[in-house]
Amino acid sequence: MSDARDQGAPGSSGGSSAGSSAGFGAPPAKFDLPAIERDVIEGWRANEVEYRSLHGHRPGEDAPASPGATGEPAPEFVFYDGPPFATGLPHYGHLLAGTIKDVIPRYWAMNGYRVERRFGWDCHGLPIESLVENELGVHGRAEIEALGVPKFNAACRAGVLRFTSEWRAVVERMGRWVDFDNDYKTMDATFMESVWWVFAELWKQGRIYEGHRVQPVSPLLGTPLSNFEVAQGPQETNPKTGKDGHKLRQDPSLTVRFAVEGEDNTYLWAWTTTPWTLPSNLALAVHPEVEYALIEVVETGEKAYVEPGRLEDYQARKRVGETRELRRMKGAELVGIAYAPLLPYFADERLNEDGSRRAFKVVSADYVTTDSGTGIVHQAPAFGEDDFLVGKREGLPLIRPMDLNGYFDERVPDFQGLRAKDADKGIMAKLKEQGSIVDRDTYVHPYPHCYRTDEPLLYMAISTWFMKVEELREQLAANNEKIRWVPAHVGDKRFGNWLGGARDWNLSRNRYWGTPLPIWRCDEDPSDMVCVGSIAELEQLAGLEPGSVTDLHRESIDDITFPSARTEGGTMRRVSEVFDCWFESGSMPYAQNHYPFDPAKKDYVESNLPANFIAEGLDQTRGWFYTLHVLSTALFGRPAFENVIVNGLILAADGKKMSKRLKNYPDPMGVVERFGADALRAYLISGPVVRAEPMRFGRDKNDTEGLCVREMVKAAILPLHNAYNFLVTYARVDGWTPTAAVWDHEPAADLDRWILSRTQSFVAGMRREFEAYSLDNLVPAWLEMCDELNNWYIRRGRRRYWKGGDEAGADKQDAYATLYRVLVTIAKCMAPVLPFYCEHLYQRLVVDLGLATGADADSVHLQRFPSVDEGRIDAALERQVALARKVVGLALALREGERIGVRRPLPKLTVASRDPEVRGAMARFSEDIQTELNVKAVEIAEDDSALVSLSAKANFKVLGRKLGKRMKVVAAAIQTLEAEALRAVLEGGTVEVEGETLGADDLILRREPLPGRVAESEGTITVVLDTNISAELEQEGLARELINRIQNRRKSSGLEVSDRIALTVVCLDGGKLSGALEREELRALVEGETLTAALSVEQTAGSDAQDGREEIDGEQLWLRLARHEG
RNA sequence: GGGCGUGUAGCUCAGUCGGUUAGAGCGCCGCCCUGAUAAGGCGGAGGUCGGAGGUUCAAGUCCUCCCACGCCCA
Repeated sequence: MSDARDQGAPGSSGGSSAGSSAGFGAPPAKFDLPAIERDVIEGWRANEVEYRSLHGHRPGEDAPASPGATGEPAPEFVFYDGPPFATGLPHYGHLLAGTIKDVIPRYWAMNGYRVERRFGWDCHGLPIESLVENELGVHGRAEIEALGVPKFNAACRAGVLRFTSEWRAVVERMGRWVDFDNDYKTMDATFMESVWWVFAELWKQGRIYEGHRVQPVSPLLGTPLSNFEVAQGPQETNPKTGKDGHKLRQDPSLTVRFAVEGEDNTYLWAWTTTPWTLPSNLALAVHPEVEYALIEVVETGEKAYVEPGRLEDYQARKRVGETRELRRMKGAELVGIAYAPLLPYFADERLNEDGSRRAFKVVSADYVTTDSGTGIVHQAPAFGEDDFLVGKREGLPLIRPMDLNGYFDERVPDFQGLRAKDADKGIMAKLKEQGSIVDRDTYVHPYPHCYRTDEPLLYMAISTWFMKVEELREQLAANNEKIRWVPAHVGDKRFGNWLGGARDWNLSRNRYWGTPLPIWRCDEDPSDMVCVGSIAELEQLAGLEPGSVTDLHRESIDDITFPSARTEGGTMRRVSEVFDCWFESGSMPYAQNHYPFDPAKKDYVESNLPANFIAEGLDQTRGWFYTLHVLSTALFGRPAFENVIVNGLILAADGKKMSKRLKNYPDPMGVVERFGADALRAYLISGPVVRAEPMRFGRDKNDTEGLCVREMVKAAILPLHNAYNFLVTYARVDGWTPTAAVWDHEPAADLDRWILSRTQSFVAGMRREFEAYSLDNLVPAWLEMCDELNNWYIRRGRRRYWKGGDEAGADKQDAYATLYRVLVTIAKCMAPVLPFYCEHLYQRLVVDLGLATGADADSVHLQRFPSVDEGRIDAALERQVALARKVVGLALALREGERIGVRRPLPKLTVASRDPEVRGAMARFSEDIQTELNVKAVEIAEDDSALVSLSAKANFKVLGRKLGKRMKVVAAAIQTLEAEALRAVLEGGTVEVEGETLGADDLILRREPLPGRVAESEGTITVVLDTNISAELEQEGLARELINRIQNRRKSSGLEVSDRIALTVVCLDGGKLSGALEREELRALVEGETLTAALSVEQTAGSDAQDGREEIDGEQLWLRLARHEG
């Protein structure tokens, strides 16, 4: 920024350059938004503007009591930033969320609130672990532990922040103000200690328990995989469905007979594709509503239960011979049937202690289908999610005779040491030998495979730690009621439903780089456990020096042990798991402030929960939104946030996901440097994507360059720049300089009073939108305002600014003062959305002129958001101007229809309306209408009966309620009503139709212009254009055509706006133009409009000269012009 | 398979409590205006309102089913 601005900035005295101001600087010749933005960033840096917005004071100073110096501390507006992973570069989704996270805090900061905005980094978890696994070439538990957790974690720590500087650069360039210096990282010891505190609180509340969960396991790696890793497994297109999915796999399709106890030669036929789980079979499942049959195989006499539709399939494949149906029953009737264990290993589990049946029985399960198999499904609770849940419900034991590498253990001696899939053959052979196999086939299906080893995954129950959430459902729902969701349906439906069905949260992971679970367990007695809630507590338990534990990662604390206080001779060792990283991000409100350990921030945390505002993508419904909500509800009984904006996903222009490989989207920073960050911000928040709906980033399918953003420059920023340019151009010519007094100006002209009113309405509208957190209307509201400013206020007022210096009266002062005020107000209003251009505008309009007085006056972002001056709003005036613009539009359409250009003056426009407000508006703005339309007179009439024919239609909305079924008859009759009857209604009378008495409100009148006139009707307004062009008017039209040609030449020959010229017009002898220029008043008109100081008109009989040649109405003429000196 | 959302002009989207000529912006075509404007104005072409049923005097709007797409869950 320039020196002039720097002078005005420091210190609170301000305005030091006021006296020396020489008025506006010259506007740039070229509009280059990215260049302006870079300049603005420089200014923000030089003046520490961002720091002051974030902290409420300059670096090194104490926090002031308040900007207003009233002694009260500034109120807090609390914002929580959801931490991204720094292992990738920011994409459009981040830029969108970042923009939302910037716009709202800027608004509240401009309203006098202190808005702390700390950036956060999510450092733990699989993204970085996977990266490091690849970089180090180690995969799975065995390899990582062979390498050593210290080395592995050191690599994670070293690599996780690799892109932070890139992030910071992008965020800054986008104009997002957020505190990177005072950021939080989930791997900081302080953060992790708070996570421990959170967990210990839950432990004290009795909300933590150890349980099991079925998870996919990669047997070679010996580790459970996350959904993320499963999704990264090999993919293949399914030839049957044509869709991509897991790689296909051929598995055995085995149908096995289970002998029903107490029924001779009777079996349950059950189906499985995983023979290796049959040793662990503990039940058979049927669907309670499905009909089953007891059949007899004619050839063998074997009786079996099976679903009849499925039986047909077996018979069609000739796997089962002829059968006879004995009986039919619902699945529910089969429930409880006991059968003999298929294999002997767990036969002891048959009965409960009280002698009731425990396992090897038929159970009911809704997930059973009749798509494949027999309709009866083998259950091994430790090896499938569905089986597990059924087993839990039925009280079946959880038996998993296999380690994480998939080797059978000693409990299945026949197959001990064999790996799961390798045992399939042996198991089938054994079953065949004992006559248990009904059918054996193969089955090809998509199946998840390991992303590293390509092996099929095994699903098995694994011990994990849970937080009880189900019992919190009511409180969660009650707290959700206190949150304003944008859009509302995400909260009511999506999030609400999710809370209603919330399951206990599995919050541990069998991983390495994360916050370790602070549970120490006795090696002698697994039920003897201690949950450690702080570093100090750990040091004390382990007898370590206070301060000796400085890091909480596994490599630092896994070796810390201490004797059990409860179990003689027992040693307490930490359990191996780490936290789900969602637990960490959900702890962020406390952990970012090292709660409750940092005494300086304890109150701050407690009094700032819930946050006023957060914003993230729709995918966080079950992620961060949920974990924040669960933890704050459990810990404090409060929601974690009051207002949340949920954004949708950004897709590429072609509607597909953005893909680096396909290159179907432009580089974000390339777009910013080409078109500007303000434009990108405005584009991003202008659609339904700020209401959780997906957005296509592009103007059309083929827009891979971000042309959509260029359009936003044209629509939202250039017009503002043009308005500024206009003001400055003429102010410089006139030597007009703003002073603080412009704000007290009471302009006389309707035009000024109108735009000031319109501006206040705009401010009020913007405030409403900001405070409703509905961002998608901000830019459209601005575009409307922009249209009013440029295409009416400035267009209509243009001549007021270029009156010569001696004519400069009060009206000109009013015009400048008003336009100036409007622009400064807009700069403040739009600053949250367009932080760069609005700052630029404010600097040029206010700071450069030394009008920035008081502390923090050197940036628009440290200013107060304009408050609404209700007294300035004149709703009637705004309506009247809208009516005037409406009439102008109608009349321009008539001119278009008649092919009469606006340069050609017409004698008269008639506006007829019965509505007194319309007539009032016409009278008030007749001069504007006249000049805008180039008509010599505007005639206003009340009676339009000579101009239009009247017809009527039923007012369905009004009559429908009254008439109900009679509506149709009456509506038809109304259409046949004669004009005379309708005129009577217009006069306040009524009309009888089909026995109904109807008044004006029951009808909608339509006006059709009568033929023979150039007329148009809309609503109650009829406009008629008189197109009789007299000889005088034709000559005036020619003069205006001539002016147009001269102006174009002035412009193209590089003359300044204020230059006076010497002009020679050579026209055809005896031509029409020649005739026109014989009229003194038309010559004066030409001279005045074109600043011609010396006009000479020459006649010619004709010429071939090309130089200066023009044509008007097919008649040639030649122009010569030069700057007139002196 | 379930939950939620979306489907309206070539594209991006409005469309109120159900009310009868379904709108805007961009793009295209034509015309016009312009000494602030890189703009602007007017007009035109362009719509089975995803489909099918239903409720109703009346459905883009409400209900049911179906189709497509997206997110999440399974």
